[in-house]
Amino acid sequence: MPDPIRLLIVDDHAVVRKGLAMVLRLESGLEVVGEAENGRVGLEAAKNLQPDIVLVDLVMPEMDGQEMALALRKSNPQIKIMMLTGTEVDDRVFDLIAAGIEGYVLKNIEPAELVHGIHAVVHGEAYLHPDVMKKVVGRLQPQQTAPVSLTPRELEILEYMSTPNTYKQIANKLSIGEETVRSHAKNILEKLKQPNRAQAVLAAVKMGLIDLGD
Amino acid sequence: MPDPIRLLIVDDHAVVRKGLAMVLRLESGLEVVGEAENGRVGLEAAKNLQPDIVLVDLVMPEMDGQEMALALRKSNPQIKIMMLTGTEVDDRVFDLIAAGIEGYVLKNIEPAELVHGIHAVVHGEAYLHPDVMKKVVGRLQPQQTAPVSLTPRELEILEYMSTPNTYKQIANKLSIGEETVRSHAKNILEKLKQPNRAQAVLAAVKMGLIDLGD
DNA sequence: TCGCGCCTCCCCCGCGCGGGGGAGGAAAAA
DNA sequence: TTTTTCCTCCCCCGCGCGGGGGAGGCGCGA
Repeated sequence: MPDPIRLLIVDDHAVVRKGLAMVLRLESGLEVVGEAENGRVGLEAAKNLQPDIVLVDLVMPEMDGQEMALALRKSNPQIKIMMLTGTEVDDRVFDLIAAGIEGYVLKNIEPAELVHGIHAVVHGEAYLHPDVMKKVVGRLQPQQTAPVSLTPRELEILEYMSTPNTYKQIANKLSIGEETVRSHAKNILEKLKQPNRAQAVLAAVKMGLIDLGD
Repeated sequence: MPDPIRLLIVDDHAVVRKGLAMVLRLESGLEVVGEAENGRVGLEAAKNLQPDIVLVDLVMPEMDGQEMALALRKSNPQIKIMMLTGTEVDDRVFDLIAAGIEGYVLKNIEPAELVHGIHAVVHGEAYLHPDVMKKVVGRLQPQQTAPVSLTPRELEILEYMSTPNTYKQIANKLSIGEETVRSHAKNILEKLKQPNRAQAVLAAVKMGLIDLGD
C-alpha cells in the first residue's frame, strides 16, 4: 500500500466541508490533512501543509477559488488542484483550464466518482466532470451555426488574409486581379463587422471559420 | 428496465471484434446488433441496423475509422460514434472531435470503463479516454515555454494590438505618446519576426502570449 | 563609474489598406 | 424571362502602418 494521498479541503460552507471530509476520510488511500474556510486561509494552509491535492470551492468570500487556484499554481505548482462548484458549469472553467487546473467537478458528483477523480488528478491526469468535459469539448468543436454566411470565394480569401500575403500577392496566387481581392476583402470585413484585416482574422478564428494550424 | 442500447462493432481484427462483442454481450443493457470488418461494410450496416452507437476501430483497410465516422455523421447524425484506437493517441483525435465524434477510447481500456463510456455517449455526453482527454486539455493550455521575451510594456502593447485600436488610440489609453507605441510595436514585430500587426497578433495567440477572451 | 536594457519621444518615406463609389458577365433562383 | 447572387474588375481618397533612422532619461548590475 503506497502512501495515502494528502488532501486539503477549502470550502466556506462548514457543513459541506465537514461532510466532504467525512466521506473522504472513509476512503483508504486518502488522508484529509486540513480544511480551510476561504481562499486566503486555504492558500496559507496549502503552503504549510504541502498536500498532494487541494479541493477548492469556486465561490467563496474573501478570496474565491479561482484567485486561490491561480495564486497557488504560481507559488506551489506541484500541488494539484481540483475545483468544486455548484451545479451549473461556470464559464470560468476555461480560464481555469487555461491556467492549468487539473480537475473540475460539480458538487452533485458521486463520492466514488470524486475519489476516482482525485486519484486521476494526483497521478497526473486531468479530470473533468462529464458536464464540464462536454462543455469543453463543445468549445473545441466549430460552431456549426454560422451566423455569418461567407461565399466559398470569400472564405478562401479570408484564409489568405490570415497569412502575411498582401492583397496583390493573394491575387497572384489565385490568378485574379488585385482589385477583385480587395473587393472580396471589403465584403468580408462588412459581413464580419470588423474594422480591419487583423480583427477580421481574429474574429474568424474565434468563429472557427479558419484555424491556426499550429 | 429501459430498452437496451443497440450497438454495432466495426473492427478489422476478428478476434478483437468477437472478443469485444462477447464482453459487451455479458452486459445487461447492451445489445450487440451487428459487426463489420471495415468502414465500408460498417457504414452500410449502420444505415441498415440503425444502432444507437457504433464502436469503430480507427485503423482499418478499405475505409478507416475516420472516413467512416465522417461519412456516418453526415448521413446519420443521430447515431453516436465511439472511436477505438491502439495505445498511442493519434493526432487525428482533434479532427475527429472537431467533427463531433462523441467518444474516443484506447483499446487498453477496462471493459467496465468502456461500458461506462458507452452509456455516457448514448446519453449525450462526450466521453474521452483519460489519456486522450489529457492531450485535448493540454492543447487548450497555453504553451508555457516562451521562446520570445517581450518586456512587460511590450506585452501590454501587444494586447492592445489585438484590438481595433489604432496606435494613436492605444497611446491615449496608456497616456503616452503615439510615437512611443509605434516604437514598441516595431520592436514587437521584430521580436516576433512578423511582418505586420495582423500576423503578430495571430502569432501571439498561437504562442499563448495573449488569449482570444471570447 | 560605466555600460545596458527599458521606456519614452521624434523625423521621414512609401505603400498597404479601408471606405466610398460603380460596372459587367455568368449562373442560379424565382 | 426576369431577378438575384456571385465573381470579376475599376476609380479615388485618406491614413494607418512598417521600416529606416536618432535621442534622452532612468534604473540596475557589473
